Amino acid sequence: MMTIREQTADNLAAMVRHLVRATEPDGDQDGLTPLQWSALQYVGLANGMSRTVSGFATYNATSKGTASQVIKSLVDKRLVRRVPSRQDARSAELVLTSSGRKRLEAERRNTLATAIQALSDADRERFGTVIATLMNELRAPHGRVQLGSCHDCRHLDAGGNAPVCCRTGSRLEEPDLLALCAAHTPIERGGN
Amino acid sequence: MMTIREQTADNLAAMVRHLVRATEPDGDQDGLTPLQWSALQYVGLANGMSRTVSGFATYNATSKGTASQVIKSLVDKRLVRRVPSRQDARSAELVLTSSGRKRLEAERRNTLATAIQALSDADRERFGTVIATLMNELRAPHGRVQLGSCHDCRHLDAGGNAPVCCRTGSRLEEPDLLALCAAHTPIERGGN
DNA sequence: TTTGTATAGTATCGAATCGAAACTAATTTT
DNA sequence: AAAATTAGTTTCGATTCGATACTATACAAA
Repeated sequence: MMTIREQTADNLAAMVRHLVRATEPDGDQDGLTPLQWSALQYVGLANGMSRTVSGFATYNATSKGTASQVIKSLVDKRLVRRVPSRQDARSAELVLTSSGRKRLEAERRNTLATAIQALSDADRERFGTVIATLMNELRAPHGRVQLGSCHDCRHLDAGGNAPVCCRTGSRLEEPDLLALCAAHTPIERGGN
Repeated sequence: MMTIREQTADNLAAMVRHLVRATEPDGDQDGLTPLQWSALQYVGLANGMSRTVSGFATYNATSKGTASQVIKSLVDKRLVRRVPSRQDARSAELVLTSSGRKRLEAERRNTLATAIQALSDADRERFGTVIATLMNELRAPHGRVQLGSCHDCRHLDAGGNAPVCCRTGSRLEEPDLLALCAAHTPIERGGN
């Protein structure tokens, strides 16, 4: 009898989907809905220039209206604060309040992130590579902005004594280097 | 200056989430809602004994009520048919109609599955391994049934001249060997 | 058999989600 | 300066979705 070694692409896609859905916090446990959780996590992960209403809308593939509503609800709950942007008076940078950060840490068990963290370093690195490839593939057909962090972004200018994003001209502090950026454009594969 | 090579676990989780959300068919394009698409795909992927209302509820991490509604809507649209189970009068096996299959094939562009298919064989295999590991990790804490296909299931009895699932006693035809099973229990890691 | 419990699925209702569209205000382009 | 973009908000209504309660079948035990 023949032995099947590999999952089909369709099965894998379904399993990924299942993983994501099954690890979303249930209903409004603890008072937050899934969408609110997603937004809170995003604010905790994205870098300064991406931590905006539009940034979340892109990340979560929802309309700006929906994004606006959710952020508002988080602000009302004092989990997130708005810091008016100095460069653009229309925009505000979203930051976690200490209470928001606590909430996020408290919920960190049993999430997909925890499972990924538990992978071996080698596995996690390979996983990261594949995810990056998938993001690249899906970029063109959907015309979406890529999500990624600065380390493989063509906007990163590490020439000076401090790393700089040549798109915004802003200096990149340590935490921002690791954070997710909604304007990410990977090196060597073109785009924009 | 230090160079960052790896994404953090949190970033990876967020990217996976983004991949899934961004590849869901938009709104009710073509008349199907995201939930309906998900259900249609599931019916197209799952094996005989898993192709049920409950199976979909498990897969999609929704309530049985919601699952029941969605399936009903697909039946009303003649995309899915119910075949009463012979072993269990309460249950019905769901099957794609030819129109359902067509709809599914037509939408297959730009999905996550397509992107995964485009990976190199090596990448896809590695990806599969990691996904399987993640599913295992998330199994215990959530107490959920594992999703997987027969090739690494402890219920598979390949001893005779035809492979058999020793849980249901049913013979496994070719397509079912590859399909997703909602009763999957992986070899060598225990469980159930 | 009967009784009890678990499971497959359906129906209903109300709250929450979510997107579309129309809008304001600031920014950039021509 | 006018026109076109972009960030974000608001309102409204359709849809989703889960909780709960329900029916019917299956299975287990006495």
